[in-house]
Amino acid sequence: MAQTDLLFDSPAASPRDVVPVVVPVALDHAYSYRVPRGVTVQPGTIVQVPLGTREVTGVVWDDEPGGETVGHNRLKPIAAVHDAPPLGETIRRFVDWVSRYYMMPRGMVLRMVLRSPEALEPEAPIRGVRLVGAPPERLTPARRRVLEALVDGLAWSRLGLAAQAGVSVSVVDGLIDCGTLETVELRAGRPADIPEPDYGRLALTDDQQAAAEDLTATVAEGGFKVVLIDGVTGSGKTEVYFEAIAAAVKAGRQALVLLPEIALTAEFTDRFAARFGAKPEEWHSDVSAKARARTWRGVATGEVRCVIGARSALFLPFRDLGLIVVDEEHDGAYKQDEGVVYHARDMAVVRGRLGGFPVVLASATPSIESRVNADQGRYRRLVLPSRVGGARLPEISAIDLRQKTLPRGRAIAPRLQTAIDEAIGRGEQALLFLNRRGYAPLTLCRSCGHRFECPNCSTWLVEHRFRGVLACHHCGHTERRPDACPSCGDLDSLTACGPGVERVAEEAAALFPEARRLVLSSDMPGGTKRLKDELGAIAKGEFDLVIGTQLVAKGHNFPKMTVVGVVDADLGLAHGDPRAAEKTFQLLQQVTGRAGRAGGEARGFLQTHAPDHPVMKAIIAGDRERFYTAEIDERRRAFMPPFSRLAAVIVSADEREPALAAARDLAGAIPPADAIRVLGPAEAPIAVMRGRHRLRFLVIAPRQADLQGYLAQWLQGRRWGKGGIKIQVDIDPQSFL
DNA sequence: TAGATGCATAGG
DNA sequence: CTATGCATCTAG
Repeated sequence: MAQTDLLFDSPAASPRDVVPVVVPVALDHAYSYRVPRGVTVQPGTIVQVPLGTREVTGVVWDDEPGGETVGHNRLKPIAAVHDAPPLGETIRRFVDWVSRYYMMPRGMVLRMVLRSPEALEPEAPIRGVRLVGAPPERLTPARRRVLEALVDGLAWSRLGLAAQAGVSVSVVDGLIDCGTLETVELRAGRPADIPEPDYGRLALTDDQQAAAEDLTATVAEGGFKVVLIDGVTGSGKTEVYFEAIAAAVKAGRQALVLLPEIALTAEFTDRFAARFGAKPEEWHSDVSAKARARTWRGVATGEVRCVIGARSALFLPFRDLGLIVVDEEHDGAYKQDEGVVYHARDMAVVRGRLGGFPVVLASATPSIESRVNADQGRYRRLVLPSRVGGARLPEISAIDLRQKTLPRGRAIAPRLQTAIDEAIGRGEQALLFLNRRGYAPLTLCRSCGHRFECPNCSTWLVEHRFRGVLACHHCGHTERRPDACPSCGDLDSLTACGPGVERVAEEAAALFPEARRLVLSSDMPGGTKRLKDELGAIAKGEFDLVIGTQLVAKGHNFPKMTVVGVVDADLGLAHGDPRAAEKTFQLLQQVTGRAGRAGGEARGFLQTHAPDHPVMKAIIAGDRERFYTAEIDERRRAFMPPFSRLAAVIVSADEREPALAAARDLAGAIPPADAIRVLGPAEAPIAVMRGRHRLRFLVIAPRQADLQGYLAQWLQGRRWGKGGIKIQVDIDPQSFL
């Protein structure tokens, strides 16, 4: 017996008898499984393996040096091999890379790749019918029509046949029971549409043409490279990167386009179809499981050529990906901050590097970090400085609220009112933008000064007059708005302070009673369907005045819109967010960019208390370069070493965390730290404002939500918690530069 | 991560 | 005695 064992253990035995398999649970290391006789697997093969009491889908991984093994008597065999293409080398290295970078167990990252379990099952065939037997004894008119439809001798799907004959499916089923028809299995699903690179090629402007040629050359050449398309709103970036997609398709490779929001996919799909004569496959949480499974399979076999998707599409197992486009690359929605945290824009670049293909980042307002990467020569920057079709960028002016304060309770300045009136008078559209949902951000009692606060968070409750509630925009808590003050009991003493979009709508109704008005806010009922309809109605000119929040800033062309008024341009600047200036710049640029897309005189108004703020000055002067230069400079001063003082490094407490070693290295590398404490696996820098001093923290914590709490507690213990310390958190240090 | 296990508490 | 909740452990 011992002899046999020895023989079995000897290195002479085939190395493929035991393979490492990564399983989709929170484990970092691959587990070893025995390969049954007659079964062959290779790295990437998708298998079913027993794990504890259950069975899970795993992937055969690559042998790794020093990989732990286990006594062969404890080895379990692979239970089944899936009939799916193996995961390629690139995506396996990508999983490894993401898991190390974000300190997430490798199994958890793999789980994102395997998130369409249905994709591994063969798609259920469609039941079709064919004429085989004699006509039934009772030949009703309905049955006759069915038989007439079948004279071509072909097989039909049950539903298709019923529709063709104008009868219900039960008539068809009845004929099956009679033996007149026989069921046959039809191949399920339609084959994926193949985009044609030259289908609907558009005439490009000189700027677009130059950028497009640069891009197509880059794609045709292959190899990793990052290109930043930096084009003003309305400059036709999409048409330019369509040419990159065409080049990838021509080269026989696959292309992926990432969008920050699924609300934008419908419009994109239409434009794509007009350009390529075929729709791309969609990948996001609103796509049905069946459609997702089909896309997953098609992408793995290479049958699907183009995918448009949300950040999770980055983890699809493309067979031969040749291009990723990240549209609106500056958008914060590319950050995933629950579960496995990652930044899809950054990981797109990583996937391109691992796969050896180009990545295109596109934006009218590039993020600071992408712009710096371009300046430093790491990315190639293509600039589109002007709008297509001779349209001019809107003329922006400030309405200085310090000089002429508005009457109490008013939010729309007379100048803005006049501009809107004039636009409507000319048959054009106007937009009033306020990035604040609800009626009023604060409700207080005039008698006793009581303020309504959220019981869970330390934030004020926002009045939503339309719904009659007070809501916390942080945690979602809602309560009915009472008539009397809960503190002093006074009746009708509660006042709404500050404007929200509902209140601006109320004022607009008074100022422009004749105008056809539409209010758009993300908390309005009706969902994406209604939103899509309403955006379409605006584009068709069915409204004169749109009053909206963030929603109206993105995508969608409103050709008749010529006036945009920003009710409170300073709004985003007040927060302690290190990116406040950048985000405000991006938002104001996008919103004012809604105006004048189709030519004509267009104007934008910023109501502000800080017309001299660098952000306002850059927007008003239409000088993007000025903003980027100033902000990069400021960012360097604020966030690049040397810091005034590193107050602490907080790291993970659990000895078993794989993050520990990395955390220790980090802590050791950045002296002098006051304290070390270990919390968990995701890394984030924290800036703490203490008076005028910014103290810099490096924190390792499970997730962003935990950081504030941990740190606040820790600061209390250090007697620093008093005196209104502001804590700023950002989840992704790499994004800081 | 998910399921199994062990222990404490609540309820009939 | 069972039901339920919570913390802890473990998987090849």
